[in-house]
Amino acid sequence: MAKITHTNPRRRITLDDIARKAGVSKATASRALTLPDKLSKSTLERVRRASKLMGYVSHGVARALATGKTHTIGAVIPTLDNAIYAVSTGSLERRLEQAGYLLLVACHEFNLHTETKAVRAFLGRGIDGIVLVGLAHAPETIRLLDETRIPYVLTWNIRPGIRRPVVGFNNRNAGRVIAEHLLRLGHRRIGMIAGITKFNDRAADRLAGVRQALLDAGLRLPSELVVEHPYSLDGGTEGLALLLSRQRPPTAIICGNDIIALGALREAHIRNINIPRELSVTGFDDMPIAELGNPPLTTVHFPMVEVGTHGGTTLLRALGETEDIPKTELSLRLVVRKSTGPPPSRSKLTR
Amino acid sequence: MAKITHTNPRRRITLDDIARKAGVSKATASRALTLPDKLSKSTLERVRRASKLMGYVSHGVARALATGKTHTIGAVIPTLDNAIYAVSTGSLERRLEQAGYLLLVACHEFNLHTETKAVRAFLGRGIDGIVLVGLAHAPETIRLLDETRIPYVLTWNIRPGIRRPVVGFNNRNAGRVIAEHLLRLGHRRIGMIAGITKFNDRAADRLAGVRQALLDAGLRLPSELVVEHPYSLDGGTEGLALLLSRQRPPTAIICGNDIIALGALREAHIRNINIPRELSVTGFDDMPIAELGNPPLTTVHFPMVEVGTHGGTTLLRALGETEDIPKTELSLRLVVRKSTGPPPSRSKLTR
DNA sequence: GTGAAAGCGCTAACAA
DNA sequence: TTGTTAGCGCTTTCAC
Repeated sequence: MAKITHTNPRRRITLDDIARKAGVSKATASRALTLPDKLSKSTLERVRRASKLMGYVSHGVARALATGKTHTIGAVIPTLDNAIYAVSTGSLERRLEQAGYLLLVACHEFNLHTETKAVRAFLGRGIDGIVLVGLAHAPETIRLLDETRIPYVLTWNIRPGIRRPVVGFNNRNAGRVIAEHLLRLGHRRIGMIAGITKFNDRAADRLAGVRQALLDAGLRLPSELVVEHPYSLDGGTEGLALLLSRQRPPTAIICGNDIIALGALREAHIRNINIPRELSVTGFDDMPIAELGNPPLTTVHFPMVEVGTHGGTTLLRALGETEDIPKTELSLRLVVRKSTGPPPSRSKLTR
Repeated sequence: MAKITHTNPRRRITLDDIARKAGVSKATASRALTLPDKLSKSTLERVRRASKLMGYVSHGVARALATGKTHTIGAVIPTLDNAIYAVSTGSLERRLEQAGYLLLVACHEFNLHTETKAVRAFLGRGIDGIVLVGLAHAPETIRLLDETRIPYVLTWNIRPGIRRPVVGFNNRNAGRVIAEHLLRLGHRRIGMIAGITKFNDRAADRLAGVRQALLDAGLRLPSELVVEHPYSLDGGTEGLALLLSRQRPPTAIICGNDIIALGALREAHIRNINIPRELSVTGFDDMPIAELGNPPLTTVHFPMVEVGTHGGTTLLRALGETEDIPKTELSLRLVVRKSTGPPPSRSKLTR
């Protein structure tokens, strides 16, 4: 009689299976995978062989339920459409995967309510830690963070006196540094194409820093010389057009980031405005793409903490994963780009 | 005697808790959250109230263990440093979160072995579906996909006859279209700055398409006119330098993507080469940043399936989440950028 | 319509 | 060093 071979219905291989195969208890099989040193060489070897033979993969969900740890970190970022967040999220991912953690990503698209929802979803999913962007969050978000006592880190901005785990740089100071640079070049009428500051404390702080620097110099940042635009080429284009349409246009324009600056440079080119002879333009960030600026923008170094892992190292430390964390990663540099500055000129800007 | 109020050690609120509070069984409480229609209005209301009152959040891990579904999708992409992958991952995330799914992201940095590792990690974590980039994968990866029968989708490339779930466009045809465009303009000596084709079937197919178009026209793509460089400005810069250093340089250069094209344009500008009079340059993709090209590139529409959700819709359908999937999302357009073409000229390129 | 009880696959005391 | 025994918090038959 011919034997009928059924393709067995691909049942999941469990610890019980390999335990049985290896002739040990389930507990021992479990230990073989998590605490190998606690086992005798021979049993360890037997379990390993069985597990390899049967193609066993540990059931992470079950393990998570038993241990309370998912080895998963959640990051809620504004958007992946902005290269700066994409790149920093990538660096975070690299750091985490090194340490055996997986990264959940959610984007709130500059909506604080969406951010709260994402945090809640993460929490429900039992993540071990959470990364947020910026200092300003919905009260509900903060409450969730505090009540659940989940390890977390706020990124991309710091302010003196902040009592929470933060990583990044002081956007306010950075804004100030740029403004002071322009003042030193002799500019007295300075404008700014800021990012949208609503729900974005980084953008707001950069603006605040610029404003403060001018005040400290006995000058003002008049409201007609401040516009807020999205971080896009068109944002820069439209921003420049607006500022140049003022009665008394500025002699220097501080842009909220490099993309805006590139858009502004493009528009200036179209309008036949010579940069930097007739107008100074500064960028922000260190996007490689900024090299396309014409003329190229000059740079100033500005210290930034842990941009290389985007908070990953801080988080891992909080999770007790200290041993394999190289300390050297803890400090890197952000570059603030600026156009070489000319003294301000009367100019044909008002045309 | 004064009562001493202990801050209770923040034990997790479980279903048992709200069941007790609502005076029902755990099973009923569970139903209230997942099958509300199966309950009487009054009990449903009671459970809901209790759960709100105690601030209950369902334990996703436990639910996942019980149901076998995590409501999590894993995406393994090459890198978040390339804007094109960042943006498509963002669109995937948006689509998934709409449907109540979370997105795990891993980057393999163009290493097929790393990709396999990531897939395995995802599988262990019990993800419900998986998104990969490209058609070419390690045999081990394919085996995992097939053996576990996990719903998956391959993105960013399609080829006729492929029997797997794919989403994207035909890179080979796209390459051909570009080459034919240049041939039509009269070019006979065409070069290419391709992306790194190792582990990247999209880059390889674009190159293959160009090669085929030339062959079909009775021409060749000589090996000295093909260079492979990373998708970066410098890649374009160096690529152009190399191609122009050939004995007989090309009259047109096809770039593997927009960033390379921008780098090439920048280098051409520095070398005082007039584009497109002396040299044609074409890009690929539709990066907004490509607007910075000087001269601006013209565009040709090329059909791409589901770029708007990057496979998310396909995956959700496989997962049975059909009801809320708008069919209109299923087809969008990719734009292939090309420089306006001049007839080829003798030129000063050989200088 | 609701409850009791049996798991999902794993880890972690506690014993031996 | 290894095994036994309880769970982790939820869903899901199967009775009632």
